[in-house]
Amino acid sequence: MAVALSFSSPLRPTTHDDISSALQSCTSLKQAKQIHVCILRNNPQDAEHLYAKLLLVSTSLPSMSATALDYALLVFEQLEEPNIFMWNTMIRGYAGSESPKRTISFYTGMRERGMVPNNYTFTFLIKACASSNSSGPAVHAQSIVFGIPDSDVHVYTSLLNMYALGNVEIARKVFDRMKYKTAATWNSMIVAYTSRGGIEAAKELFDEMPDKNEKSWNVMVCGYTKIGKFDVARSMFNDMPLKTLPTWNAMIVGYNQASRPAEALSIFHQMQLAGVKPDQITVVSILHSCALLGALELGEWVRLYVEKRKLDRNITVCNAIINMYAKCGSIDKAMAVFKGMRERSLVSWNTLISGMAIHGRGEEASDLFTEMEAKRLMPDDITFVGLLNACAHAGLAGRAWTYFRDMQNVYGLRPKIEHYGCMVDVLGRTNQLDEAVNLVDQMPIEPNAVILGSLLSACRVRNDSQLGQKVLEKLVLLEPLNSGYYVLLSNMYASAKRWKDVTRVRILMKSKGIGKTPGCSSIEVNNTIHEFVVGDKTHLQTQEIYNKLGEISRRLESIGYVPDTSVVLFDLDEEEKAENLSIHSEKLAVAFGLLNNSRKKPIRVVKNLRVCRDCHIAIKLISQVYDREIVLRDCNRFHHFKDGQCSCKEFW
DNA sequence: TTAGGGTTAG
Repeated sequence: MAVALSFSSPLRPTTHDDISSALQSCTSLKQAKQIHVCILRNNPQDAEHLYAKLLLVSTSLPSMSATALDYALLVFEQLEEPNIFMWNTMIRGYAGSESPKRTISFYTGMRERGMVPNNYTFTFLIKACASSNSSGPAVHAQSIVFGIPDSDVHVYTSLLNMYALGNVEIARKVFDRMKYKTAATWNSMIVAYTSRGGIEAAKELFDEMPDKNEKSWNVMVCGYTKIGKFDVARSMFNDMPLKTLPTWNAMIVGYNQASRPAEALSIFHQMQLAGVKPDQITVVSILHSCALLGALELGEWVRLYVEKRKLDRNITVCNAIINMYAKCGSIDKAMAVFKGMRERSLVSWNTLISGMAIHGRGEEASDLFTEMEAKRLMPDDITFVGLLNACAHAGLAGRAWTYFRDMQNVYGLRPKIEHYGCMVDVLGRTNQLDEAVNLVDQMPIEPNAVILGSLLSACRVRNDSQLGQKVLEKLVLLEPLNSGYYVLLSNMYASAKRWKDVTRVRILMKSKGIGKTPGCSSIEVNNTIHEFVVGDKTHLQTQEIYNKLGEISRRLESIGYVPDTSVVLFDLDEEEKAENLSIHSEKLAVAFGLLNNSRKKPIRVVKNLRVCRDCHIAIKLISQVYDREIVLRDCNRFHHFKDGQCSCKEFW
């Protein structure tokens, strides 16, 4: 790390010039404080200039914390007659802080002391109005009172940005009236259009723009990825005169947001070939891709890269690593990274708690929360989603009720629909259908598809197809194109051997043009993701995989395994059903893992849907017969299979 | 010695 006082200037600078250059290379609050002491002790000439610089430095430290800003305020308050530069520096600091609302009161204080604001003051003030969503028009009026002309491109571009957050039309009026425009002005207007869906208007402006720079291109690429038009985004990306780091990041982030992590990774690969060095944003995004894919090996590689490049001091990056490990099945490593962090944010805690939840480790999630309480950290609504989820996945209904009450009574948080969803979930999983129904009836919010979906699952646990049918009718109205609900009902009928009803649901689905989402499982071997759909025969090792499946069947049956054919949707004869089950995607992936994974490593499989009941039984037995650890992530949670047992204890 | 636009985690 660079040490401010260690270069050509003396260790403890005393003269104006030495102190000034020490400030120039100051990178931490600690150094700033040391320099402050030097100014106080030596009383150098032109101290006013040094104080101005000190304020500037301490309000511009990387990831400026509240303590840095408080410290700047302390310095500021000791100044007898701060000049406009100093006032502006403080205003800039507040505008970029966590609490931009304080900017306005600071400005009021400045006016009360008779200070006259200038164009700089207004750019900062307007930025604060934009991020706190308040006082915008009043500040605009003030700028006119103090004679800021609409030819001031900085102030008016800031105003354009501020108005664009509320109303693009007003922003456009500002844009049209501006006498002088720079590339920033044009780009701001283009962003305003892209972020409010008017991609055509954005494109028109982009084509009209006289001097496009690389940011203009980036803005357009980003606009297209945001609305999922990747073909256009991609062709613009290819045509760009200059690709900068944000360009690559925009594509990677875009693919991730559209849940297309494989393509995000492919762009990342191209980026490396082009010799562009990733930054924090890139690695956070790539870790997110790994989390989506369950790509642990690649995730580990990114982590090593992060450590080598010393990007791991950043809390966001560490949070992304925790999330990656949790979503890739290595919850213990997630915990280790969390423990190793010097500084944590609420997101760090929330990420780990949610991670514990999907691994069914309810006790540890609770312990983390107890630790948070001991540290007097304020949880937010997401903390409670994690905790309630943890209870649901561990079948801890009583504790869920406690959290549900505490979030309201102790922390003053009003439960959102997600929290009700978790509660219905935990009640359903613990076979308390009546309580679940009661809760839904008493909810102050209109139940959405998630709530009804949980209720439907609860009906399934109880095999209450009568209520299930009612719930499904409502669900179909809310989300007529979601195939999952039809499949749930169909499964319910299949369990009851009501094949006619099964057929009816299938015909209904067909008539509405809804296909069942095909089950798909993936497994990572030697940094390559192998994907299997139900009955897949496209893989190069297909023959071997099917031979292995045959062997698995024989070995499982020899210890008494009977396929649970009640989960098969269709009315097939028993033998066909067994055949149907044996080619479920998760079984194919596990067979592939047995063939290709080294014995030391657990077999890690990611499935897009919920694991089927028969596969769950079969994989438990495989873990025992083959003495292998198998980690399966389905769309809901993790299943760790070992010695014939699953970590989920049947709560899924 | 202060300014405006693009990309970041649950």
